[in-house]
Amino acid sequence: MTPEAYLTAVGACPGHRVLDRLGDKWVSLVLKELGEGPCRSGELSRTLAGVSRKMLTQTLRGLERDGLVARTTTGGAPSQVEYRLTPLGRGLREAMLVVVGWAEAHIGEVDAARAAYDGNC
Amino acid sequence: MTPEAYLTAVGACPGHRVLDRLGDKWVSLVLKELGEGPCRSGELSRTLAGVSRKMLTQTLRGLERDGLVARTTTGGAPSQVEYRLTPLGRGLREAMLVVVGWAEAHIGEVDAARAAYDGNC
DNA sequence: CTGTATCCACATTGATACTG
DNA sequence: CAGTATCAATGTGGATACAG
Repeated sequence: MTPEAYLTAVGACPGHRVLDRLGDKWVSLVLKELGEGPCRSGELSRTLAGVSRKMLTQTLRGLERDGLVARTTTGGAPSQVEYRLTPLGRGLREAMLVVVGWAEAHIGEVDAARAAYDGNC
Repeated sequence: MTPEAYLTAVGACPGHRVLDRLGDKWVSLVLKELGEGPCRSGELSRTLAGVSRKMLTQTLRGLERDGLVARTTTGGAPSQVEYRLTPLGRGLREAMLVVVGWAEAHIGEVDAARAAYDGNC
């Protein structure tokens, strides 16, 4: 298929676009953290153990661009920046929590199925 | 961070694991298609315009392994294979539809925010 | 403290050709 | 028809060093 056709078929579907973003490595974790209250950049770095500064900034920029997260800088040196969810972001978080809830309730069945599948090799 | 620490913090979280899978390029589309009824492999190829045979098989294998999709072969030549959602898969599909619903309702706001952000460059 | 730029290793994906 | 194997291109994420 041509790249254009692919973009039309998949890239334009709202559901797919949003699921794709939620699947990004750090998006769900940022949403979870910010859901519990505004947070400074440094705090996020520490809480989301393992995220590099680059990816954290990149993730936050993407969410900010999509209107899901708001950024407030308390100018000065050393600079201070705070992130928090917008109403839109809180809405996405709620939807995400439905999936997370399903996951926590059924991950055992998934793992069992996986073990069974791998066993009957 | 060490790879192990990363795996512990992120890879083990049920919510993250499931969101990660839903973010896979073709998973959501397969779930959507199979949600409307069992389907042959060839039908899926045609409906999910743009998927390569390799990725389709790979996606279906993954879902099958997780107990979300069941595979039935009506042996013979030419061989026939049918895929359908398991009860577990239907449950995940329901959870996914919540996110998809949010996406369809709010994608306009996201696009507006994005346009505004890009405008104020 | 926060954010950016560069480089690099790795995973993901798709084209192609081939086997039951 | 269904699935597999291989190779090449691309994208993604992270380490590091640097700038405001």
